[in-house]
Amino acid sequence: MRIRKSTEVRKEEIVRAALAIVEHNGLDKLSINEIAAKVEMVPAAIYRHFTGRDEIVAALIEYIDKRLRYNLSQANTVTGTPIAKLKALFELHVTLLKEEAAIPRILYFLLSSDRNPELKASMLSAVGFYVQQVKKLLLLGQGRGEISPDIDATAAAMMFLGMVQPLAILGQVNKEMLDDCPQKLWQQYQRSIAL
Amino acid sequence: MRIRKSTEVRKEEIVRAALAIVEHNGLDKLSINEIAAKVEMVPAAIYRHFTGRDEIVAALIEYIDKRLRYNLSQANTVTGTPIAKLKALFELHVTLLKEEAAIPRILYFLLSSDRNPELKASMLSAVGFYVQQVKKLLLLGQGRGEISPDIDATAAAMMFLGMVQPLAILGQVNKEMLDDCPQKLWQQYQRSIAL
DNA sequence: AGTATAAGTGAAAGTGAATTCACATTAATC
DNA sequence: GATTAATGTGAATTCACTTTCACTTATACT
Repeated sequence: MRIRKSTEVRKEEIVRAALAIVEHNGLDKLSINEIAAKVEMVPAAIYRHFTGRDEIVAALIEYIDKRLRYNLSQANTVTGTPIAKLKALFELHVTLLKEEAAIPRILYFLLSSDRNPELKASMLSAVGFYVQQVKKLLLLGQGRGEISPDIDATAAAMMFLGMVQPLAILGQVNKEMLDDCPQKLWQQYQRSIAL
Repeated sequence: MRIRKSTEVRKEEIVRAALAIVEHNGLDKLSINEIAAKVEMVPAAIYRHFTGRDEIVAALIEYIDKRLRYNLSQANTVTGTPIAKLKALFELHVTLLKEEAAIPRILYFLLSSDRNPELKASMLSAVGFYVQQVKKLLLLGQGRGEISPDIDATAAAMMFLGMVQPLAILGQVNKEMLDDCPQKLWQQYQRSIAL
């Protein structure tokens, strides 16, 4: 037994370790053993801070939710039209995916599985909230006559989400794709909602 | 031991059973035991037809690839502009996702995991091929002056893929979303590539 | 009909991972 | 400085799988 840290510190360490492991191996290979190794504890010690594996995954979801909400709030502080805010949000999102590659993996895994319906539901709810906020921005833009009234805000909000997903997928093959594509995608998205 | 069937028949049965299980429980809960139960065999009997679990997953990937390529060929037989072909492909894709809900689950799971890099690679390659073909159609449309030369064909092809993914995700919550949204999404996509 | 081969079975071994628990030790509190 | 609550440890347990193997038996072929 070397060092001893408070549960708050350990919880953060464990979450960070889990994110790193998921980034490299995927959520299905996220094991208590690996986490323990990474934070230099014995597996049993993890249970002093979390009741079990699922609670760790729940913490990961909460982390994602926090980051998404933070981006939303940042984008909203941007001065300018709703379109400018959307663009800022898009850029923040791309940055987030780049620096936290574990996020899409967690998202995809949870949505492709029914092992734990509660975890899946809370992940879906986080995504749902994000899409709703995007939709609000779009409606605002339509109200101000900056976005075509012909488009359906719900569909456009989903498309906003869809725009970044292929990046996460195919970005696994070409890393440089993550530098080049985003601007082009945004240009095209803007065309699709323009007057 | 009741009935006895040829390996060709069993292989199909096993793949179908696996698809059904994945649709309900996700790929991570796809076990030899469950498959065996569904095809009314003892788990060990599965190994007469597949060398192991991974070979079954490989068969699932091949099945997905087959369906995607079939859709591509169908869309190409449509008479009319490249845009008409793309629209046909989009509709075929939506139909496919509706009747084979296991597909996005398999896709997402494999792309979010590194458990078996070979399986992941072959899934990525199937998706990559699909996107390439979409890109070809887009370039064709640009060549004929039916699609804006300003857009980037690669980005537009990725966006085509992205357009349907949120459907697969959020369609899990609202089933009726799968009826309503597709047309709206297509309208918007068409705007984004229009002259 | 007789035989070879493919398909099915039951039991058992092997694996990897989550979790529990009795015990040890550190850090904070009085 | 003694007490206690929180944190860390090693060993053992449990569990759900996958996979192997020696064996049966149905089916196709001659």
